Amino acid sequence: MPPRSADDQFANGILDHLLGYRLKRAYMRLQPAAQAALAEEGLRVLSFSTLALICANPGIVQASLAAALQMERSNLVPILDDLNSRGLILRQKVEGDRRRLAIHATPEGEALHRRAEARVKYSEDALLANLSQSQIDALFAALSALEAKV
Amino acid sequence: MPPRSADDQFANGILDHLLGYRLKRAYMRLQPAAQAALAEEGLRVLSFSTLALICANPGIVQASLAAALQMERSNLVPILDDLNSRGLILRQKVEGDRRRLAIHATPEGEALHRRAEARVKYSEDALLANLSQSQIDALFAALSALEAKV
DNA sequence: TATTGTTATACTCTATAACTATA
DNA sequence: TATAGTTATAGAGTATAACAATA
Repeated sequence: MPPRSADDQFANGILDHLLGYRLKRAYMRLQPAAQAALAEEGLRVLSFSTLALICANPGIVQASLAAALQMERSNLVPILDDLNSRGLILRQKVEGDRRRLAIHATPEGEALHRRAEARVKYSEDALLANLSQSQIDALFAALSALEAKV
Repeated sequence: MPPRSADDQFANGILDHLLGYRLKRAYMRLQPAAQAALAEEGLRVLSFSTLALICANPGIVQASLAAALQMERSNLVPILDDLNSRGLILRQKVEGDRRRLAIHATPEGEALHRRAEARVKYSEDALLANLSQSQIDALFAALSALEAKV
């Protein structure tokens, strides 16, 4: 048996039957396209998600935003600093609790969000072309069931 | 309207309809469980995947293994160094092309792989308890379609 | 020239601890 | 004392360039 070369086929073994591995690989298929689409608007995937959540929840406070994004408060700071310095969001002290900062998107932030959203959706749709609508529905339903509280 | 507190509910907006975001979140639900299960065998998720592919493809060469794992050759080196130093794999020069190293799992590596696989599968099954078998089948089928060559 | 394994390096994302100001 | 935002830092994972050995 000759040694394998880099373009040989290989067996995935058990990995094909592990959902975690399959989810990661599927994500790795979609992610570069989203990244490229968002780069055209000067956003990273993470700053896009952040902006999207701010637009969907005007006045959200940083701690809640971090929880919604499932990330640490501390890691959110530089992302908001960037969005803020680009005039896409505003941080304002909450009256009655001056520890907290309520975040709002500016009109420019809202507009950028709409453009970025359209680009990501377009790039995803291209990759979903292989799937039937019922397959897509089943996929989202299964992901919802997975994410549902255990 | 009072400011939101950290345990308030929030709207995901468009993100709920973006597959990339949903895949990542589902993955983030499974990953910590797999990580904890593998830690009991002294493996990381990435070293487990590497060992699994070596077991499924005895004699695979490093460049092919990196391609199978969808990672850079250079990033594979420290992972193999670790598996090798623990006596789980062997690297042997390929006769006829002395640039290449064929990787084999040792009996200890095979045994560890089997134990680790059982642990990961068990941890995944707990999280899949919410889903019916047909939902699971549909999920894997949709992921295969997503991964299929475009 | 091109490829394999390797080293070095940098960048992103993530995780933790500790600080400040407020409560 | 507890919480919100912040800073600093360290750890993974990932990506690129360049090198020595070999083809």
